[in-house]
Amino acid sequence: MSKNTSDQTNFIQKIIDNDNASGKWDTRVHTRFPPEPNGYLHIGHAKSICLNFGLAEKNNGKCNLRFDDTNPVKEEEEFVQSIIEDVKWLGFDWEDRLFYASDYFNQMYEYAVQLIRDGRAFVCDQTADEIKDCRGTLTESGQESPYRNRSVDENLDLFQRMKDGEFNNGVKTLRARIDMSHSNLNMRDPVIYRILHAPHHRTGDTWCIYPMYDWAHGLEDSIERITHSICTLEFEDHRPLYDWYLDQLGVYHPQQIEFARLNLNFTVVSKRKLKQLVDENHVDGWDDPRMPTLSGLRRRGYTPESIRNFAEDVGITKRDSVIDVVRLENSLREELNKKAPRVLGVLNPLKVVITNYSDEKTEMLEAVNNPEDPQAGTRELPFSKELYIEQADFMEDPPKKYFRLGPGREVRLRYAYFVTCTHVIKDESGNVIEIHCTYDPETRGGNSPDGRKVKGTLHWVSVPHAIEAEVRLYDRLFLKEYPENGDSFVDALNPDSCKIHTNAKLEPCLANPENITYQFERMGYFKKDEKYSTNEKNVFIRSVSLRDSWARLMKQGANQQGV
RNA sequence: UGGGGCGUAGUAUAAUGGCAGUACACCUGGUUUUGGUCCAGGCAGUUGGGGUUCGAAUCCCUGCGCCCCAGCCA
Repeated sequence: MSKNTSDQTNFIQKIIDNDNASGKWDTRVHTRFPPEPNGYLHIGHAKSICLNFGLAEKNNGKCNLRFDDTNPVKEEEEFVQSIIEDVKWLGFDWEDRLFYASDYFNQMYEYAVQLIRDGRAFVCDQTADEIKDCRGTLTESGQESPYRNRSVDENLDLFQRMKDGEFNNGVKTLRARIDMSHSNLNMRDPVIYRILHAPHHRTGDTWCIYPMYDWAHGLEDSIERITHSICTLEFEDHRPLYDWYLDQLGVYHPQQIEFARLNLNFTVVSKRKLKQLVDENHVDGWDDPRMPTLSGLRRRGYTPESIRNFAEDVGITKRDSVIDVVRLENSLREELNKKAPRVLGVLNPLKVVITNYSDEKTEMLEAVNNPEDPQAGTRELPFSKELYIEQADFMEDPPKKYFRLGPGREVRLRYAYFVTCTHVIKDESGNVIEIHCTYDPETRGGNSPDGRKVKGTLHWVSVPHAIEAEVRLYDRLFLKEYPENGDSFVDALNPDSCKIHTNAKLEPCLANPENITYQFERMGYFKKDEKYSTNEKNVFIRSVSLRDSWARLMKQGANQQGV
C-alpha cells in the first residue's frame, strides 16, 4: 500500500515546486509544526507532523518544532514534554530549532506598539459581552466600539498600563482597527491582546497580557522566516487577517496554506473528546492502547514507520474526508508481517492428551522464526504428551468448511505432528474440558511421507513447558462508524473493546520477551505491556489482529441467517 | 441564506485540454505447514444542466450538495 510513497505528490508540493521555479523563496523551504501544549498528540497531529517535516526533508529544507504557548490558562509543561517525546519517536529531528511563541512576547509587544502608532490598533474598554453584541451576524455588519477613535497617545498609554498590570482580567483589550462591516467576521476589529493574570509555564508572571492566535501566529512564522505556513482548513477564514497583520507591519511574510485534517471512522480525534474519555475513565489514561494518541498507539505496538507510511499513504488535499481505520491497521500489519518474529501462544487453552505418546518424553522440534525473513532463522519448540490448543480450534459438531479439529478428524500441529481426535471428555454440564488424540510418528515436523493432506494447522503449547501470561485483546473503541454523529459519542463506545484472557499459555521463548512485537501465529501481533505486567506475570496486548477470512466467512453466514 | 472552502468507484487519492489510473475494501481463482503472506483476475467513478473545443474531470455559465466562520481558544 505504501509503495511509491517517495514520489507521491500533493498540492502543497506543487506550490513549492512553483515557488522554486519562480525563485519566490530563493528555493528555500522552511516549515514548522506548531502545537499548543494543551494536550497529547494524536494520529491527526501525526499527519501534520509528517507533512511539515516530510516536506522539509523532501525539499532539502528545515522544519521547526514550535510551541504555540500563548494561552497560559490552558497550557502545561507536561504536555510540552510529551509532545517532544512523540515527535522524536516518530523519527523527526528539529535540530536546534525548538522554539516557543513565548520567546517572542517582547517582540510581539513591540510590534503591537507599532500598530498603535500607525493608528491601526486601539485599546477597547468593551466587555466580552459587549464586543460580542457589537460583532454583528453573518448577514449584518457590526457596530464600531465607542473606544475605537482614541488618540494614539492615549492608546499607547493604556496599552502600557495593561502590560503593567493596572487592570483586571477582561476589562480592556487591544484590538485591530479594520472594518466592523467586513464580510469576514475575523476582520471586524479582532482582539490582539487580552489581559490574563495567570502564570505562564515558561515566562512565569512576567506578563499579564497575552497575544491572541491570529496576532501571534503570523509573527512567529515571520520571525522564524517560515516559507510555507501549513495549517488546517478551519484557518482559511483567518488567512486575510494573517496577511493583514504582516502587511501592516511590513515584515517578512510567509504564505499560509490550508489542508484537510485527518478523520478516521470508528474513532474520535479531538482533544476535547479524548480528554473526556480519560476524565470519565472510559479508558485507562491518555496512553490507553485503544486511544488514537501517539502515546496510545506506541503502547499498542504501532511503530513510527507504520504511522509515517500511513500518513504518506492517505495523502494531502483540501477535501473533508474520512479515512477507513482499516488502512491504519493495514499499515501496521504490512510492516509487522515482514519483521515480527513468529511464536506460538494459546489464548483460551484446551488440554489435549496424545494417548500414544510416551509419558516421560520431551522432544525438541524446529520452528521457523519468520517465513517472510529467512535471516530470522529457527528455534526449538518442546513437544510432549500433554498440550494446549485453542478452544476455538475444536468443535464437537463442526460446520462445513471447518478445517480444524473435531471427533475423528486429523489436523497438523504446527511444526510437530498430525494428530487425530479419538475421544472427548466433558464436565457435568457438558462442556468439553479435554480431548484425546493419537499422533502419527511418521509425520514429525508436519509432513506425512505417504503424501496425505490435512486442511488445518493448529498452534499449540506443551503443558509442562508453558509460560503463563495474561493477554488483552483490544478492539476498536467505538461501535459506530461515525461516533460523533448523534447525541453523545460516549454512547457509541464499544463495551467489548478490551477482552482479557488471564489464562494464556505461551511457548517457552516468551519467558523473557524482548521489547518488540511478536506474531502469535494465527492470532495476531502482540507486545508485552510494561505498565500492566508485573514480576509475577507478563501481560501481552494485541497490537492488531491478522486478517481472518474464516471469521469473515462466519460473520457472513450469520448475517445471511439474519442473526 | 454574508463570507470562505470542497465535490472523481464503497472509502481515499491521481490525471490541469488528449486512452479516467492507483491503493484500500469487496468478489473469483491459484500458492501455502499461519483460514496469515504472496500471486492472478474481477466489480466499481468524474455532483446536475448548458456552453467553448476536433477533444472537457480539467476552461466558461448556471444549478445542487457538503464543510467552516459570529471565543478576550488555537
